[in-house]
Amino acid sequence: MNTTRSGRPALTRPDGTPLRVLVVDDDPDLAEVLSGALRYEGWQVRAAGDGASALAEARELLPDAVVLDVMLPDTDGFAVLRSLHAVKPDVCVLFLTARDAVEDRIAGITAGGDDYVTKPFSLEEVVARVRGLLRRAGMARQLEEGPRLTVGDLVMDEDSHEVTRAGELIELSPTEFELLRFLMRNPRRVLSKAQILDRVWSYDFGGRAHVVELYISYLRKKVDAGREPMIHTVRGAGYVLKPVAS
Amino acid sequence: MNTTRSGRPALTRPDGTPLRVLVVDDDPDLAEVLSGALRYEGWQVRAAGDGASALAEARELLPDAVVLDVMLPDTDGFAVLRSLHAVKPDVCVLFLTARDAVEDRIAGITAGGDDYVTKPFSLEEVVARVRGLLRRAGMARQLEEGPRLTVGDLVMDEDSHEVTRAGELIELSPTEFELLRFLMRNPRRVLSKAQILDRVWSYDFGGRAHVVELYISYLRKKVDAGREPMIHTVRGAGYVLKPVAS
DNA sequence: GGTCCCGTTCAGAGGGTGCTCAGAGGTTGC
DNA sequence: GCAACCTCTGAGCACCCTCTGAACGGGACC
Repeated sequence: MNTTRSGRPALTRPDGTPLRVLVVDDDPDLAEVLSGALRYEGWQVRAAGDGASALAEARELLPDAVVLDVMLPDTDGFAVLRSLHAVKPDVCVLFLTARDAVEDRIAGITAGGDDYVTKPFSLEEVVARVRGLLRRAGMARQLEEGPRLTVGDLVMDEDSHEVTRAGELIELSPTEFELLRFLMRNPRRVLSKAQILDRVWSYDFGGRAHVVELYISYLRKKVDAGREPMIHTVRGAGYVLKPVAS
Repeated sequence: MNTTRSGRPALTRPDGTPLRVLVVDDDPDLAEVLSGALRYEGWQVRAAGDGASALAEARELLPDAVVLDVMLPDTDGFAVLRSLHAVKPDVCVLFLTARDAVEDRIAGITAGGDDYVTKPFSLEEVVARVRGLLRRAGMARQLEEGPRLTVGDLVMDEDSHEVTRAGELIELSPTEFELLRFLMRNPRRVLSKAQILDRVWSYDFGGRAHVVELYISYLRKKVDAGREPMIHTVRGAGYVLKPVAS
Protein backbone atom coordinates (compact mmCIF):
# COMPACT_ATOMS: atom_id res chain seq x y z
CA MET A 1 0.00 0.00 0.00
CA ASN A 2 1.05 3.47 -0.88
CA THR A 3 1.68 5.70 2.14
CA THR A 4 2.61 9.26 2.90
CA ARG A 5 5.94 10.13 4.40
CA SER A 6 4.18 10.80 7.64
CA GLY A 7 3.15 7.16 7.72
CA ARG A 8 -0.57 7.51 7.30
CA PRO A 9 -2.20 5.99 4.23
CA ALA A 10 -2.06 8.16 1.14
CA LEU A 11 -5.01 9.38 -0.82
CA THR A 12 -4.67 7.41 -4.04
CA ARG A 13 -6.27 7.07 -7.47
CA PRO A 14 -9.12 4.60 -7.71
CA ASP A 15 -6.71 1.92 -8.93
CA GLY A 16 -4.41 2.41 -5.91
CA THR A 17 -1.55 4.09 -7.76
CA PRO A 18 -0.30 7.45 -6.47
CA LEU A 19 -2.16 10.55 -7.51
CA ARG A 20 -0.28 12.68 -10.02
CA VAL A 21 0.20 16.38 -9.52
CA LEU A 22 1.93 18.95 -11.68
CA VAL A 23 3.31 22.15 -10.15
CA VAL A 24 3.74 25.14 -12.42
CA ASP A 25 5.52 28.23 -11.06
CA ASP A 26 8.35 30.32 -12.40
CA ASP A 27 9.95 30.75 -8.96
CA PRO A 28 12.11 27.61 -8.62
CA ASP A 29 12.34 27.85 -4.83
CA LEU A 30 8.59 28.05 -4.46
CA ALA A 31 8.06 25.25 -6.95
CA GLU A 32 10.53 23.14 -5.01
CA VAL A 33 8.83 23.74 -1.66
CA LEU A 34 5.39 23.08 -3.11
CA SER A 35 6.57 19.89 -4.76
CA GLY A 36 8.07 18.73 -1.51
CA ALA A 37 4.89 19.33 0.43
CA LEU A 38 2.81 17.47 -2.14
CA ARG A 39 5.27 14.59 -2.35
CA TYR A 40 4.98 14.34 1.40
CA GLU A 41 1.35 13.39 0.81
CA GLY A 42 2.56 10.35 -1.06
CA TRP A 43 1.79 11.72 -4.49
CA GLN A 44 3.77 11.67 -7.69
CA VAL A 45 4.86 15.23 -8.41
CA ARG A 46 6.57 17.02 -11.25
CA ALA A 47 7.36 20.68 -11.67
CA ALA A 48 7.58 23.13 -14.54
CA GLY A 49 8.66 26.77 -14.74
CA ASP A 50 6.71 28.05 -17.72
CA GLY A 51 3.68 27.33 -19.87
CA ALA A 52 5.49 25.45 -22.61
CA SER A 53 7.28 23.00 -20.35
CA ALA A 54 4.13 22.66 -18.24
CA LEU A 55 2.33 21.39 -21.28
CA ALA A 56 5.16 19.05 -22.14
CA GLU A 57 5.21 17.62 -18.61
CA ALA A 58 1.44 17.31 -18.61
CA ARG A 59 1.47 15.23 -21.78
CA GLU A 60 3.89 12.81 -20.15
CA LEU A 61 2.45 12.76 -16.64
CA LEU A 62 -1.27 13.06 -17.39
CA PRO A 63 -1.77 14.69 -13.98
CA ASP A 64 -4.91 14.42 -11.89
CA ALA A 65 -4.35 17.91 -10.55
CA VAL A 66 -2.30 20.96 -11.46
CA VAL A 67 -1.08 23.69 -9.13
CA LEU A 68 -0.79 26.62 -11.49
CA ASP A 69 0.63 30.09 -11.06
CA VAL A 70 -1.52 32.56 -12.99
CA MET A 71 1.47 34.73 -13.87
CA LEU A 72 3.95 32.91 -16.07
CA PRO A 73 6.85 34.30 -18.07
CA ASP A 74 5.67 33.11 -21.47
CA THR A 75 1.91 33.01 -21.16
CA ASP A 76 -0.91 33.34 -18.65
CA GLY A 77 -2.59 30.69 -16.57
CA PHE A 78 -5.84 30.69 -18.47
CA ALA A 79 -4.21 29.80 -21.76
CA VAL A 80 -2.34 27.00 -20.01
CA LEU A 81 -5.58 25.82 -18.48
CA ARG A 82 -7.20 25.56 -21.90
CA SER A 83 -4.32 23.53 -23.27
CA LEU A 84 -4.34 21.32 -20.20
CA HIS A 85 -7.99 20.59 -20.65
CA ALA A 86 -7.24 19.57 -24.21
CA VAL A 87 -4.67 17.09 -22.92
CA LYS A 88 -6.70 15.79 -20.00
CA PRO A 89 -10.28 17.09 -19.83
CA ASP A 90 -10.99 16.06 -16.25
CA VAL A 91 -7.89 17.62 -14.67
CA CYS A 92 -8.39 19.73 -11.51
CA VAL A 93 -6.65 23.05 -11.20
CA LEU A 94 -5.58 25.08 -8.18
CA PHE A 95 -4.59 28.59 -9.20
CA LEU A 96 -1.95 30.59 -7.39
CA THR A 97 -2.47 34.31 -7.67
CA ALA A 98 -1.23 37.57 -6.22
CA ARG A 99 -3.67 39.29 -3.92
CA ASP A 100 -4.25 42.39 -6.04
CA ALA A 101 -4.57 40.43 -9.25
CA VAL A 102 -7.72 39.79 -11.22
CA GLU A 103 -9.75 37.99 -8.60
CA ASP A 104 -12.99 38.31 -10.51
CA ARG A 105 -11.64 36.58 -13.58
CA ILE A 106 -10.46 33.75 -11.36
CA ALA A 107 -13.87 33.55 -9.77
CA GLY A 108 -15.39 32.85 -13.19
CA ILE A 109 -12.95 30.04 -13.87
CA THR A 110 -13.33 28.38 -10.52
CA ALA A 111 -17.05 28.06 -11.06
CA GLY A 112 -16.14 24.90 -12.92
CA GLY A 113 -15.01 23.20 -9.75
CA ASP A 114 -11.45 24.42 -9.75
CA ASP A 115 -10.10 26.50 -6.90
CA TYR A 116 -7.53 29.19 -6.13
CA VAL A 117 -5.39 30.57 -3.31
CA THR A 118 -3.81 34.00 -3.09
CA LYS A 119 -0.12 34.54 -2.43
CA PRO A 120 1.33 34.38 0.07
CA PHE A 121 -0.26 31.14 1.16
CA SER A 122 0.56 28.46 3.70
CA LEU A 123 1.51 25.01 2.49
CA GLU A 124 -1.11 23.46 4.72
CA GLU A 125 -3.71 25.45 2.83
CA VAL A 126 -2.47 24.49 -0.62
CA VAL A 127 -2.24 20.82 0.24
CA ALA A 128 -5.69 20.84 1.81
CA ARG A 129 -7.20 22.50 -1.26
CA VAL A 130 -5.62 20.06 -3.65
CA ARG A 131 -6.84 17.23 -1.49
CA GLY A 132 -10.31 18.73 -1.52
CA LEU A 133 -10.31 19.17 -5.30
CA LEU A 134 -9.26 15.59 -5.92
CA ARG A 135 -11.75 14.24 -3.46
CA ARG A 136 -14.64 16.21 -4.87
CA ALA A 137 -13.71 15.35 -8.45
CA GLY A 138 -13.97 11.70 -7.48
CA MET A 139 -10.39 11.20 -8.53
CA ALA A 140 -9.23 10.03 -5.17
CA ARG A 141 -10.33 6.77 -3.72
CA GLN A 142 -12.49 7.44 -0.73
CA LEU A 143 -10.53 6.00 2.12
CA GLU A 144 -12.05 5.59 5.53
CA GLU A 145 -12.43 9.27 6.30
CA GLY A 146 -13.71 11.62 3.68
CA PRO A 147 -13.56 15.22 4.85
CA ARG A 148 -13.70 14.34 8.52
CA LEU A 149 -10.67 14.30 10.79
CA THR A 150 -10.94 12.63 14.20
CA VAL A 151 -8.60 12.44 17.19
CA GLY A 152 -10.21 11.13 20.34
CA ASP A 153 -13.39 13.09 20.90
CA LEU A 154 -12.09 15.95 18.80
CA VAL A 155 -13.66 16.12 15.34
CA MET A 156 -12.92 18.45 12.43
CA ASP A 157 -14.95 18.68 9.26
CA GLU A 158 -12.61 20.13 6.65
CA ASP A 159 -15.43 21.04 4.28
CA SER A 160 -17.67 22.91 6.66
CA HIS A 161 -14.77 24.06 8.87
CA GLU A 162 -16.72 22.82 11.85
CA VAL A 163 -14.80 21.64 14.90
CA THR A 164 -16.31 19.91 17.92
CA ARG A 165 -14.95 18.38 21.08
CA ALA A 166 -17.21 15.86 22.79
CA GLY A 167 -20.00 17.15 20.58
CA GLU A 168 -19.49 20.71 21.72
CA LEU A 169 -18.90 23.27 18.97
CA ILE A 170 -15.58 25.15 19.03
CA GLU A 171 -15.17 28.47 17.20
CA LEU A 172 -11.74 29.01 15.69
CA SER A 173 -10.07 31.84 13.80
CA PRO A 174 -8.55 30.95 10.40
CA THR A 175 -5.02 30.54 11.76
CA GLU A 176 -6.21 28.55 14.74
CA PHE A 177 -8.07 26.27 12.36
CA GLU A 178 -5.01 25.69 10.17
CA LEU A 179 -2.85 24.98 13.17
CA LEU A 180 -5.32 22.52 14.62
CA ARG A 181 -5.70 20.84 11.23
CA PHE A 182 -1.96 20.33 11.03
CA LEU A 183 -1.88 18.90 14.53
CA MET A 184 -4.80 16.60 13.79
CA ARG A 185 -3.19 15.35 10.60
CA ASN A 186 -0.18 14.33 12.70
CA PRO A 187 -1.54 12.99 15.97
CA ARG A 188 0.79 11.42 18.55
CA ARG A 189 3.78 12.93 16.81
CA VAL A 190 5.94 15.70 18.19
CA LEU A 191 5.93 18.64 15.81
CA SER A 192 8.67 21.21 16.22
CA LYS A 193 7.86 24.90 16.17
CA ALA A 194 9.89 25.23 12.99
CA GLN A 195 7.86 22.52 11.30
CA ILE A 196 4.65 24.17 12.37
CA LEU A 197 5.88 27.56 11.23
CA ASP A 198 6.87 26.20 7.82
CA ARG A 199 3.64 24.43 7.30
CA VAL A 200 0.93 26.60 8.83
CA TRP A 201 2.28 30.10 8.27
CA SER A 202 2.93 31.68 4.86
CA TYR A 203 6.23 30.84 3.24
CA ASP A 204 7.27 34.48 3.37
CA PHE A 205 6.49 34.95 7.04
CA GLY A 206 9.55 36.38 8.69
CA GLY A 207 8.42 36.06 12.28
CA ARG A 208 9.74 34.00 15.10
CA ALA A 209 8.61 30.80 16.67
CA HIS A 210 6.98 32.91 19.35
CA VAL A 211 3.75 33.11 17.37
CA VAL A 212 3.46 29.36 17.47
CA GLU A 213 3.56 29.41 21.25
CA LEU A 214 0.95 32.13 21.22
CA TYR A 215 -1.43 30.26 18.97
CA ILE A 216 -0.92 27.04 20.87
CA SER A 217 -1.97 29.00 23.90
CA TYR A 218 -5.10 30.20 22.08
CA LEU A 219 -5.93 26.69 20.95
CA ARG A 220 -5.54 25.34 24.44
CA LYS A 221 -8.01 27.84 25.76
CA LYS A 222 -10.58 26.69 23.23
CA VAL A 223 -9.83 23.01 22.74
CA ASP A 224 -8.64 21.98 26.19
CA ALA A 225 -10.68 24.52 28.15
CA GLY A 226 -11.40 22.89 31.48
CA ARG A 227 -11.18 19.41 29.92
CA GLU A 228 -8.50 16.77 30.05
CA PRO A 229 -5.71 18.30 27.92
CA MET A 230 -4.98 16.92 24.45
CA ILE A 231 -2.27 19.41 23.50
CA HIS A 232 1.01 18.68 25.25
CA THR A 233 4.32 20.53 25.33
CA VAL A 234 7.49 18.54 24.86
CA ARG A 235 10.17 20.86 26.14
CA GLY A 236 12.97 21.45 23.69
CA ALA A 237 11.17 19.48 20.99
CA GLY A 238 7.73 20.84 20.20
CA TYR A 239 4.08 19.97 20.69
CA VAL A 240 1.98 16.80 20.46
CA LEU A 241 -1.73 16.26 20.04
CA LYS A 242 -2.92 13.06 21.71
CA PRO A 243 -6.29 11.53 22.56
CA VAL A 244 -6.82 11.63 26.31
CA ALA A 245 -6.79 7.92 27.13
CA SER A 246 -3.27 7.20 25.94
CA MET B 1 22.01 -10.07 6.73
CA ASN B 2 23.41 -6.63 7.01
CA THR B 3 24.23 -5.55 10.56
CA THR B 4 25.46 -2.50 12.41
CA ARG B 5 28.86 -2.43 14.02
CA SER B 6 27.09 -2.61 17.31
CA GLY B 7 25.73 -6.00 16.33
CA ARG B 8 22.06 -5.19 16.14
CA PRO B 9 20.32 -5.56 12.78
CA ALA B 10 20.65 -2.55 10.53
CA LEU B 11 17.81 -0.56 9.12
CA THR B 12 18.05 -1.45 5.43
CA ARG B 13 16.48 -0.58 2.11
CA PRO B 14 13.49 -2.66 1.11
CA ASP B 15 15.72 -5.01 -0.88
CA GLY B 16 17.99 -5.64 2.12
CA THR B 17 20.98 -3.67 0.85
CA PRO B 18 22.44 -0.98 3.12
CA LEU B 19 20.83 2.43 3.15
CA ARG B 20 22.89 5.09 1.41
CA VAL B 21 23.63 8.40 3.04
CA LEU B 22 25.56 11.39 1.76
CA VAL B 23 27.17 13.84 4.21
CA VAL B 24 27.85 17.36 2.98
CA ASP B 25 29.82 19.73 5.21
CA ASP B 26 32.80 21.95 4.52
CA ASP B 27 34.36 21.16 7.89
CA PRO B 28 36.25 17.91 7.20
CA ASP B 29 36.49 16.97 10.88
CA LEU B 30 32.77 17.29 11.39
CA ALA B 31 32.03 15.43 8.17
CA GLU B 32 34.29 12.64 9.34
CA VAL B 33 32.64 12.33 12.75
CA LEU B 34 29.20 12.36 11.20
CA SER B 35 30.13 9.78 8.59
CA GLY B 36 31.51 7.54 11.31
CA ALA B 37 28.35 7.74 13.37
CA LEU B 38 26.19 6.92 10.36
CA ARG B 39 28.43 4.07 9.23
CA TYR B 40 28.09 2.69 12.73
CA GLU B 41 24.41 2.25 11.89
CA GLY B 42 25.40 -0.13 9.13
CA TRP B 43 24.78 2.31 6.33
CA GLN B 44 26.80 3.13 3.25
CA VAL B 45 28.16 6.63 3.69
CA ARG B 46 30.02 9.09 1.50
CA ALA B 47 31.06 12.65 2.20
CA ALA B 48 31.47 15.85 0.23
CA GLY B 49 32.78 19.30 1.15
CA ASP B 50 30.91 21.58 -1.24
CA GLY B 51 27.84 21.77 -3.42
CA ALA B 52 29.49 20.74 -6.66
CA SER B 53 31.13 17.59 -5.34
CA ALA B 54 27.96 16.83 -3.36
CA LEU B 55 26.07 16.70 -6.62
CA ALA B 56 28.73 14.54 -8.23
CA GLU B 57 28.67 12.10 -5.33
CA ALA B 58 24.88 12.07 -5.34
CA ARG B 59 24.79 11.09 -8.99
CA GLU B 60 27.03 8.12 -8.25
CA LEU B 61 25.62 7.06 -4.91
CA LEU B 62 21.94 7.85 -5.45
CA PRO B 63 21.57 8.35 -1.68
CA ASP B 64 18.40 7.69 0.26
CA ALA B 65 19.21 10.52 2.63
CA VAL B 66 21.50 13.53 2.67
CA VAL B 67 22.91 15.32 5.72
CA LEU B 68 23.48 18.81 4.40
CA ASP B 69 25.12 21.87 5.88
CA VAL B 70 23.15 24.94 4.84
CA MET B 71 26.26 27.09 4.61
CA LEU B 72 28.55 25.84 1.88
CA PRO B 73 31.51 27.60 0.28
CA ASP B 74 30.17 27.56 -3.25
CA THR B 75 26.39 27.61 -2.97
CA ASP B 76 23.44 27.58 -0.59
CA GLY B 77 21.24 24.81 0.72
CA PHE B 78 18.20 25.62 -1.35
CA ALA B 79 20.02 25.29 -4.65
CA VAL B 80 21.64 22.02 -3.58
CA LEU B 81 18.29 20.72 -2.42
CA ARG B 82 16.80 21.45 -5.82
CA SER B 83 19.61 19.73 -7.68
CA LEU B 84 19.42 16.75 -5.37
CA HIS B 85 15.72 16.37 -5.96
CA ALA B 86 16.39 16.52 -9.67
CA VAL B 87 18.85 13.63 -9.33
CA LYS B 88 16.70 11.60 -6.95
CA PRO B 89 13.20 12.97 -6.35
CA ASP B 90 12.47 10.97 -3.21
CA VAL B 91 15.68 11.77 -1.32
CA CYS B 92 15.32 12.90 2.33
CA VAL B 93 17.35 15.81 3.62
CA LEU B 94 18.54 16.67 7.11
CA PHE B 95 19.87 20.22 7.26
CA LEU B 96 22.62 21.36 9.58
CA THR B 97 22.48 25.02 10.50
CA ALA B 98 23.98 27.52 12.89
CA ARG B 99 21.67 28.67 15.65
CA ASP B 100 21.52 32.33 14.65
CA ALA B 101 20.86 31.57 11.00
CA VAL B 102 17.83 29.46 11.73
CA GLU B 103 14.84 31.67 11.67
CA ASP B 104 15.03 33.41 8.32
CA ARG B 105 16.48 31.03 5.81
CA ILE B 106 15.22 27.72 7.04
CA ALA B 107 11.61 28.70 6.60
CA GLY B 108 9.97 26.41 4.10
CA ILE B 109 12.81 23.96 4.05
CA THR B 110 11.34 21.42 6.39
CA ALA B 111 7.98 21.67 4.69
CA GLY B 112 8.36 18.62 2.52
CA GLY B 113 8.99 16.33 5.42
CA ASP B 114 12.66 17.12 5.57
CA ASP B 115 14.16 18.11 8.87
CA TYR B 116 16.99 20.09 10.40
CA VAL B 117 19.14 20.34 13.50
CA THR B 118 21.00 23.38 14.79
CA LYS B 119 24.70 23.38 15.57
CA PRO B 120 26.03 22.34 17.92
CA PHE B 121 24.16 19.06 17.90
CA SER B 122 24.70 15.66 19.44
CA LEU B 123 25.42 12.69 17.21
CA GLU B 124 22.62 10.76 18.80
CA GLU B 125 20.23 13.45 17.66
CA VAL B 126 21.49 13.50 14.08
CA VAL B 127 21.39 9.75 13.73
CA ALA B 128 17.93 9.57 15.26
CA ARG B 129 16.62 12.20 12.87
CA VAL B 130 18.05 10.52 9.82
CA ARG B 131 16.56 7.25 10.99
CA GLY B 132 13.22 8.97 11.45
CA LEU B 133 13.33 10.55 8.01
CA LEU B 134 14.12 7.27 6.32
CA ARG B 135 11.50 5.40 8.23
CA ARG B 136 8.79 7.89 7.47
CA ALA B 137 9.75 8.10 3.82
CA GLY B 138 9.15 4.38 3.62
CA MET B 139 12.71 3.98 2.45
CA ALA B 140 13.75 1.77 5.29
CA ARG B 141 12.38 -1.68 5.62
CA GLN B 142 10.10 -1.79 8.58
CA LEU B 143 11.89 -4.05 10.96
CA GLU B 144 10.21 -5.34 14.04
CA GLU B 145 10.06 -1.97 15.76
CA GLY B 146 8.81 1.01 13.85
CA PRO B 147 9.06 4.11 15.99
CA ARG B 148 8.98 2.09 19.19
CA LEU B 149 12.00 1.08 21.22
CA THR B 150 11.55 -1.67 23.78
CA VAL B 151 13.78 -3.10 26.50
CA GLY B 152 11.97 -5.33 28.95
CA ASP B 153 8.92 -3.46 30.17
CA LEU B 154 10.51 -0.14 29.26
CA VAL B 155 9.05 1.38 26.10
CA MET B 156 10.03 4.55 24.23
CA ASP B 157 8.02 6.01 21.36
CA GLU B 158 10.43 8.17 19.42
CA ASP B 159 7.68 9.96 17.51
CA SER B 160 5.56 11.06 20.43
CA HIS B 161 8.50 11.17 22.86
CA GLU B 162 6.46 9.04 25.23
CA VAL B 163 8.28 6.76 27.65
CA THR B 164 6.58 4.18 29.84
CA ARG B 165 7.73 1.51 32.24
CA ALA B 166 5.25 -1.27 32.93
CA GLY B 167 2.65 0.95 31.31
CA GLU B 168 3.36 3.82 33.65
CA LEU B 169 4.20 7.15 32.01
CA ILE B 170 7.65 8.63 32.73
CA GLU B 171 8.37 12.33 32.21
CA LEU B 172 11.87 13.13 31.00
CA SER B 173 13.80 16.30 30.25
CA PRO B 174 15.40 16.58 26.78
CA THR B 175 18.83 15.43 27.93
CA GLU B 176 17.40 12.60 29.98
CA PHE B 177 15.44 11.50 26.94
CA GLU B 178 18.52 11.49 24.70
CA LEU B 179 20.53 9.58 27.25
CA LEU B 180 17.85 6.96 27.70
CA ARG B 181 17.45 6.62 23.96
CA PHE B 182 21.15 5.92 23.62
CA LEU B 183 21.01 3.34 26.38
CA MET B 184 17.95 1.69 24.86
CA ARG B 185 19.56 1.50 21.45
CA ASN B 186 22.43 -0.40 23.07
CA PRO B 187 20.88 -2.69 25.65
CA ARG B 188 23.00 -5.27 27.52
CA ARG B 189 26.12 -3.47 26.42
CA VAL B 190 28.45 -1.55 28.70
CA LEU B 191 28.74 2.04 27.55
CA SER B 192 31.64 4.09 28.86
CA LYS B 193 31.11 7.59 30.11
CA ALA B 194 33.30 8.86 27.29
CA GLN B 195 31.13 7.09 24.74
CA ILE B 196 28.02 8.51 26.28
CA LEU B 197 29.52 11.97 26.42
CA ASP B 198 30.53 11.82 22.74
CA ARG B 199 27.20 10.57 21.65
CA VAL B 200 24.60 12.30 23.77
CA TRP B 201 26.20 15.66 24.46
CA SER B 202 27.07 18.22 21.77
CA TYR B 203 30.39 17.72 20.08
CA ASP B 204 31.64 21.02 21.45
CA PHE B 205 30.69 20.29 25.05
CA GLY B 206 33.69 20.94 27.26
CA GLY B 207 32.40 19.41 30.46
CA ARG B 208 33.57 16.33 32.25
CA ALA B 209 32.19 12.86 32.73
CA HIS B 210 30.64 14.00 35.97
CA VAL B 211 27.50 15.14 34.14
CA VAL B 212 26.97 11.64 32.86
CA GLU B 213 26.96 10.28 36.39
CA LEU B 214 24.57 13.00 37.38
CA TYR B 215 22.13 12.28 34.58
CA ILE B 216 22.34 8.55 35.20
CA SER B 217 21.32 9.36 38.73
CA TYR B 218 18.37 11.38 37.45
CA LEU B 219 17.31 8.58 35.12
CA ARG B 220 17.48 6.04 37.91
CA LYS B 221 15.14 8.11 40.01
CA LYS B 222 12.60 8.16 37.21
CA VAL B 223 13.09 4.84 35.45
CA ASP B 224 14.06 2.54 38.29
CA ALA B 225 12.14 4.38 41.03
CA GLY B 226 11.17 1.71 43.54
CA ARG B 227 11.23 -0.99 40.86
CA GLU B 228 13.71 -3.70 40.02
CA PRO B 229 16.68 -1.72 38.61
CA MET B 230 17.44 -1.81 34.89
CA ILE B 231 20.35 0.62 34.91
CA HIS B 232 23.51 -0.97 36.31
CA THR B 233 26.95 0.43 37.06
CA VAL B 234 30.01 -1.47 35.89
CA ARG B 235 32.74 -0.01 37.99
CA GLY B 236 35.64 1.36 35.99
CA ALA B 237 33.86 0.61 32.73
CA GLY B 238 30.54 2.39 32.46
CA TYR B 239 26.83 1.65 32.55
CA VAL B 240 24.51 -1.03 31.18
CA LEU B 241 20.79 -1.09 30.58
CA LYS B 242 19.30 -4.57 30.95
CA PRO B 243 15.82 -6.04 31.16
CA VAL B 244 15.15 -7.26 34.70
CA ALA B 245 14.85 -11.02 34.12
CA SER B 246 18.31 -11.45 32.69
C1' DG C 1 41.46 -2.56 58.64
C1' DG C 2 42.90 1.53 56.46
C1' DT C 3 43.23 4.34 52.56
C1' DC C 4 42.28 5.86 48.19
C1' DC C 5 39.35 6.44 44.54
C1' DC C 6 35.16 5.96 42.08
C1' DG C 7 30.53 6.78 42.00
C1' DT C 8 26.30 8.88 43.98
C1' DT C 9 23.58 12.41 45.54
C1' DC C 10 22.31 17.03 47.32
C1' DA C 11 21.88 21.91 47.02
C1' DG C 12 21.96 25.86 44.45
C1' DA C 13 23.21 29.31 40.74
C1' DG C 14 22.25 30.71 36.14
C1' DG C 15 20.44 30.72 31.96
C1' DG C 16 16.92 29.51 28.99
C1' DT C 17 12.25 28.14 27.46
C1' DG C 18 7.61 28.55 27.31
C1' DC C 19 3.26 30.95 28.77
C1' DT C 20 0.37 34.81 29.15
C1' DC C 21 -1.22 39.51 29.02
C1' DA C 22 -1.95 43.87 26.89
C1' DG C 23 -2.05 46.55 23.02
C1' DA C 24 -1.05 48.27 18.18
C1' DG C 25 -2.04 47.78 13.47
C1' DG C 26 -4.35 45.84 9.72
C1' DT C 27 -8.25 43.59 7.54
C1' DT C 28 -13.05 42.25 6.99
C1' DG C 29 -17.65 42.86 6.94
C1' DC C 30 -21.61 45.64 7.59
C1' DG D 1 -16.78 54.80 7.51
C1' DC D 2 -17.26 52.25 11.51
C1' DA D 3 -17.01 48.27 14.34
C1' DA D 4 -15.44 43.84 15.20
C1' DC D 5 -12.14 40.70 14.67
C1' DC D 6 -7.79 38.80 13.74
C1' DT D 7 -2.81 38.69 13.81
C1' DC D 8 1.39 39.74 15.54
C1' DT D 9 4.86 42.27 18.78
C1' DG D 10 6.90 43.11 23.16
C1' DA D 11 7.50 42.54 27.91
C1' DG D 12 7.22 40.22 32.19
C1' DC D 13 7.18 36.24 34.70
C1' DA D 14 7.51 31.61 36.37
C1' DC D 15 9.34 27.46 36.02
C1' DC D 16 12.34 24.03 34.26
C1' DC D 17 16.62 22.43 32.88
C1' DT D 18 21.50 22.10 33.04
C1' DC D 19 25.65 22.18 35.15
C1' DT D 20 28.98 23.21 39.24
C1' DG D 21 30.81 22.20 43.64
C1' DA D 22 30.98 19.65 47.66
C1' DA D 23 29.95 16.09 50.82
C1' DC D 24 29.07 11.37 51.52
C1' DG D 25 29.30 6.27 50.98
C1' DG D 26 31.10 2.08 49.59
C1' DG D 27 34.47 -0.99 46.77
C1' DA D 28 38.99 -2.29 45.78
C1' DC D 29 43.49 -2.88 46.85
C1' DC D 30 47.24 -2.83 49.81
